[in-house]
Amino acid sequence: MATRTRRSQRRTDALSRERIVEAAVELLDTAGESGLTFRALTERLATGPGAIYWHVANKDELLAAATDAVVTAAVTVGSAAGAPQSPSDRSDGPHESDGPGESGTPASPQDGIRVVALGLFDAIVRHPWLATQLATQLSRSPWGTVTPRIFESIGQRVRALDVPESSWFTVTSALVHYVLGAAGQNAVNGAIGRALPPGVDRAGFLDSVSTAWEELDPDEFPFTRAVADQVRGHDDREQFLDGIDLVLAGITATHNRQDGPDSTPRAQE
Amino acid sequence: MATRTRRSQRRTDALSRERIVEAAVELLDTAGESGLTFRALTERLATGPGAIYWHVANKDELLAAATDAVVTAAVTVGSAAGAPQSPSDRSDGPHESDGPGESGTPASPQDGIRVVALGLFDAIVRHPWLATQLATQLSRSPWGTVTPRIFESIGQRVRALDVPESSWFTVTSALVHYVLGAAGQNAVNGAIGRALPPGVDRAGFLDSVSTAWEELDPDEFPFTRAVADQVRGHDDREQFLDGIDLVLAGITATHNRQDGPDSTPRAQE
DNA sequence: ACCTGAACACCGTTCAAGT
DNA sequence: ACCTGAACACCGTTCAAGT
Repeated sequence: MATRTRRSQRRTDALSRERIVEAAVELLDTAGESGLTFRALTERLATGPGAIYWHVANKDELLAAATDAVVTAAVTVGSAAGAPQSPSDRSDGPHESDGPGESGTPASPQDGIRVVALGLFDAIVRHPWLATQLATQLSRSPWGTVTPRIFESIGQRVRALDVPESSWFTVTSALVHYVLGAAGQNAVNGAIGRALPPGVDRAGFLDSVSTAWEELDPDEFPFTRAVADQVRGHDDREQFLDGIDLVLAGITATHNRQDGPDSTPRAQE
Repeated sequence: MATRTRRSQRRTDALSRERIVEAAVELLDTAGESGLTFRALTERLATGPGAIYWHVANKDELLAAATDAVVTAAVTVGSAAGAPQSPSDRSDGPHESDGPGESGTPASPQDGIRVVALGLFDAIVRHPWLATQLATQLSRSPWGTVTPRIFESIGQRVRALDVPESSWFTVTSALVHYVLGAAGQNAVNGAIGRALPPGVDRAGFLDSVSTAWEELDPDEFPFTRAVADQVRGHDDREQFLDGIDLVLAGITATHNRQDGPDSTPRAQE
C-alpha cells in the first residue's frame, strides 16, 4: 500500500548513501522496526552487506540518517505543495505530502507553530517507527542534527511571539517537549490498519481502548474509568491542537499579561 | 555504582517472574538497553534460558514488565519516604528513592501534579532506557497497564483543579504528553557519568552542546545559535518545572478566567 | 574507489529431556 | 510444575578478495 515505484530488478545505477537511506525508510514504513535488517536491505538493493557498510558506518547511523531525512522533510516549511494550508481547516486522517508548506496566507506565529507541530505529528503517524527513533536519537545525542532542526523550526516562531529573549529557550523547549510527547504517544494511529486485523478500523480501535479502560480496577483507576468514555469519539489531531493551544495560552498568560491582544485563538466550531 | 547487594552465587531460592524482572531492571540500569540479553540474564540468575521462558513469554513482555515496575514505583505517591517533599524545595541532581512520597503538607492540585511529574522525570533520569521503552510501550498498546497508570496519577490531580469534566481527558492528555516528551528528551542526563568519559561532567557536557549549537550554519539555524548560550547554565529540573507551569497557566487561563484565585504560582527565587 | 559474499560472534527462542 | 541446556534460525559486522 505504500510506494509502488521501483522494484528489486535495478542492479544498474550506482549505490549511494542516499539510496540506502531511502530504502531503509521504505523498509521501516512497510515492515516496521524489526523489518529493517541488512539482509532485507541487501536484497532490496540487490547488493551485499559490504557494499552498504561502505556508505554507512553501522545500523545506528543508518537509523539516525533515516530519522533525520524524515524529520527534515516534515519540519521544513515552504517547500512542497498540497500540504495543510492552515491548521484551522481541520481534516481528518493524515495528510499525504511529507512537508507542510505555508502556501499563501501569512500566518500568525501561533498558526506557524500549529503548522510545524502538525507536520511533525503527521510524520509520526505516517512513520510510526519515528516515535521510538526520536526518543533514541534525542536522548542519545542533542549534538546531532535532528534536535536542532526541530528546535529551530519551532523557535523561529517563538521569536515572533512577544516573549522576552531570556525565555526563548524555556518556552521553545516546552513546546518541543509537548509536541514530541504527544506525537510519540499517537504513533499508534499509524499502526492502525497496518498491524491491526483488517475489519477493526479506527472507531473499533478507540472503542476497544475505551472498553479496556472501563474494565480497570475501580479502586486503582477511578479517574481513568471516568474519562474512558471520552476516549471513544475523540479526534487525535483535534486533541493534539487543543494541547498546543493550552501551551500557547500559558505562554501569553505568563509573558504578556498587560500587553497586546493576547494570541489568536483558533476558530472553534 | 548501582546496587551492591546480591551477587551471582545464589542458585538457591526459587526463580520467579518478580526476580527476573528485578534482574532485568538492574541489567538495563547497569549495562544499558543492549546489555539486557537472555544470556546475561541466565548468568546473573544462574539458570538456563528455558527457565526464564517458563515465567515470561518473550523479551518484549519482559521489557514491558520492567517498564511497568519502574513506572509504578515512580508514579505511586504516598509510599516511600525521603523523596521530594514539595517541588518548591529545588535540589539539583536526581533523587535517590524510587517513589515520590507526599510526606506532610497537603499540597495543592498544582503541586501534586508537579510532584508526580518530577517523579517520572527523575525515574527517566535514573533509568535512561525508560525513555525509549515508554515510547515503545505507549505507542504500541494503550491497553497495557503503563499508560493508564501515568494517566491516572496525573488525572486525579486534574480532577481537583476546577476544570469542567468535559475537558478532563484533553487537559490530562496534554499534561501527560508534555511530561513524557520532556522527560524523554532529558534522559541524556542519566547517561552522563555513565557513558560519557570521566572528567567530562555535567557542566562540561552542557558546554559541549552549547558550543556545538553555536557552530551550526547561521543561515539554517539562526534561532538555535541565538539561544545556544542559554543552554550552558540551565537546570533541567528547573526548566522542566517551568514547562509544567506554562501548561498549568494555560489550563487556568483557558478554563477559569473569571473565577477563583487562579493557580498557586510556585515560589520564584 | 567501490563492491562481493563467505565467515564469525552473538542473539532470541524452542524443545526434548530431566526432576 | 518447574528447570536444564543443546540446538536452530537469524542478526549485525568483518574482511580477504575482486574490479
